[in-house]
Amino acid sequence: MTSASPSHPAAGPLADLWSGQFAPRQPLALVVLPQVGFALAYHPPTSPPQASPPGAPVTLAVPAPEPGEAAGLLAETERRCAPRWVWWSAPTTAAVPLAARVRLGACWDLAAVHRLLHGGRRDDPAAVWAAAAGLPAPPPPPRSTGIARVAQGQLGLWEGTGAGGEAAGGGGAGTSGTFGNGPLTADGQLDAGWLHRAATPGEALRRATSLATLALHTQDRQQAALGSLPDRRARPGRITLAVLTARAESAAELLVRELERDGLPVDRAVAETLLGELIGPPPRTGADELAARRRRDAPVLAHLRGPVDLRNPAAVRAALRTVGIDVPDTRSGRLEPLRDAHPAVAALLTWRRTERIATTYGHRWLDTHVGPDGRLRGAWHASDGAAGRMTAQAGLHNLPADLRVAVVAEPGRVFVRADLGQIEPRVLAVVSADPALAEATRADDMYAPVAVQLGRDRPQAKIAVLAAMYGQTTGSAGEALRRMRRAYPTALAYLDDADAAGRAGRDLRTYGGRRIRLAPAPRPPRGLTDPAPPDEASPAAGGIPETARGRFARNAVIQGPAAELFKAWAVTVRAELPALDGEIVLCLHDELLLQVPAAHADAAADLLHRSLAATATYWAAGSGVRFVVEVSILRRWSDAVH
DNA sequence: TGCGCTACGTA
DNA sequence: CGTACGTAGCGCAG
Repeated sequence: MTSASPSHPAAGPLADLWSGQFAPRQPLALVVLPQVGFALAYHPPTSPPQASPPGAPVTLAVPAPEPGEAAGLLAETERRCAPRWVWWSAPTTAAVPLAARVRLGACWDLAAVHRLLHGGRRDDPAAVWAAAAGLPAPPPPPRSTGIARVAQGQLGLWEGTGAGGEAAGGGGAGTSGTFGNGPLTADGQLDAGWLHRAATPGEALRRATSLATLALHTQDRQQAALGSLPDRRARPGRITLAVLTARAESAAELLVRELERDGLPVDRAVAETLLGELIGPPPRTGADELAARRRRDAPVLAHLRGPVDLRNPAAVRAALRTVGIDVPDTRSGRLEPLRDAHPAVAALLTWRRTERIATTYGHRWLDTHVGPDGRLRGAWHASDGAAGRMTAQAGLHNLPADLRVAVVAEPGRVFVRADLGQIEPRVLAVVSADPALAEATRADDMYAPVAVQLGRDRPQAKIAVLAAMYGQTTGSAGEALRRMRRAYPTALAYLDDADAAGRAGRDLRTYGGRRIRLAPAPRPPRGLTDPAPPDEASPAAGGIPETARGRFARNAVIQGPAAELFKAWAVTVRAELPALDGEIVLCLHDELLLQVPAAHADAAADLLHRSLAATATYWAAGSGVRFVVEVSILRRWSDAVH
């Protein structure tokens, strides 16, 4: 970094912000209009700080038609002000800095925080604003596709409807105390198409300042709502966990955009060799494809009579019956014990393994998802499903162990892998505040003290803990579970409460404040012209039996907070990695994979330990619960001992 | 073409 | 033991 940055020709509107007393991590709302510029809004500084209620937000309109120029100005603002960037959604707003590899440190993602607060999937700006303002949910945006949907729904693009000749003018500081004639309609709802209807770039930029102001107000309201959620850790002056979770979830949105951009290092040559050994060379033609299929099928068919479609489970079951193997279904778990009963079984099990590679993780997968730069890329969700876990496509989260030899660190670099140990029972100890279970977490292997407490061996103790957390139905752990209940009554009561809520269809909140929808979604009133409402019913609320909903809820209050802790840890690591020239290349529920220069491997390992300690200090404050992480330095992912 | 089912990969 | 998710092929309905 050079200390004397060149003065940007377009920095005029930003001069006051850059030179003023902008407190680090103070909210700074941002709306980006690609090829036009960006708009900012922030609360004016008060002197002395917090002496009076904040005045009307200050807004800035910054023309920057060149993408590099916008990114440069944002980078400089990041450097000088270190704000907490507030935006409607990361995919649209952060695209410009991400493309320019400008790293923004802290953010508040209104869409992500909205999903945290309210559950469900919908997070378009109109819905986010309505919830923050206490208004009824607006009609869903039209289910159009592509650019139009993004432009209308996410405020991220302005395509221009005029002749386009006018230069984006009108920069400069100003104040805007009202949204009158702005983005809000008469009933107070956000009109998502308002920005899009601007006639000129200058007008679009002016409208963007109103949307930035609205974003700032929305952030205020979200933060207030989160701050009022119950927090056992609360102390005067301590930020509540829900607010901290909102920050971490926001940063996680940025993290996954970086994961999408940068991908996971894969050695294509290693992968191709491996696939060649397992399934043969890449098929060039349809005939090739067919021949390869026949070649894979032949060893199994040799043990069976007549033509059998191995890809049809019913046909496989029938064929097995003719050789004396009678099974209710043909899953591998069912067939495994019968491996030696007939050679066809072993052949079929081997075929299944290979077939999985051939169909899902074969040459086509490699071509589709691994780029010329040797990076495996897929789409990520920072917070998905019932519990708010990260999810990833393109096989990033379910890569068969056989293929991990192809995940190789790039020249001069190494992987540093970190795995949280027994995260779910440790999380249970925190969220339930069970003192006896917290005591058990002092051990590296917490099942050992639990076994002592239950008077059972370790394997039985482990099954008892898992049975309690996930609601075992086929009761083989009966006695151990009864002892669990006696030894850890607080933890069990917490789980039983969640179970009951699930059965009754009552919504829950995770320890970090995420709303878990269990109640059947109310059907919004449908206007004549409205399209059909999207399916907002929670997966747990449908026609699923009560017992299953109980298990679902039991699991969600553990898996959810575990995901929250994991992400809080991950974004802490992310924040410090630039100093080591490192990057996070994979997040896998309780595992982080970093790639760093070999010379910084030990420092990265240390960072992983320190970050977990720092995160647990606030996350598990007062619980006495200990978290453990195993860290190893690897050349390839498969070197990990598992 | 879309959807449920079966199956299997990961945590 | 259970939960979560993503992917693919098949069979069926439209």
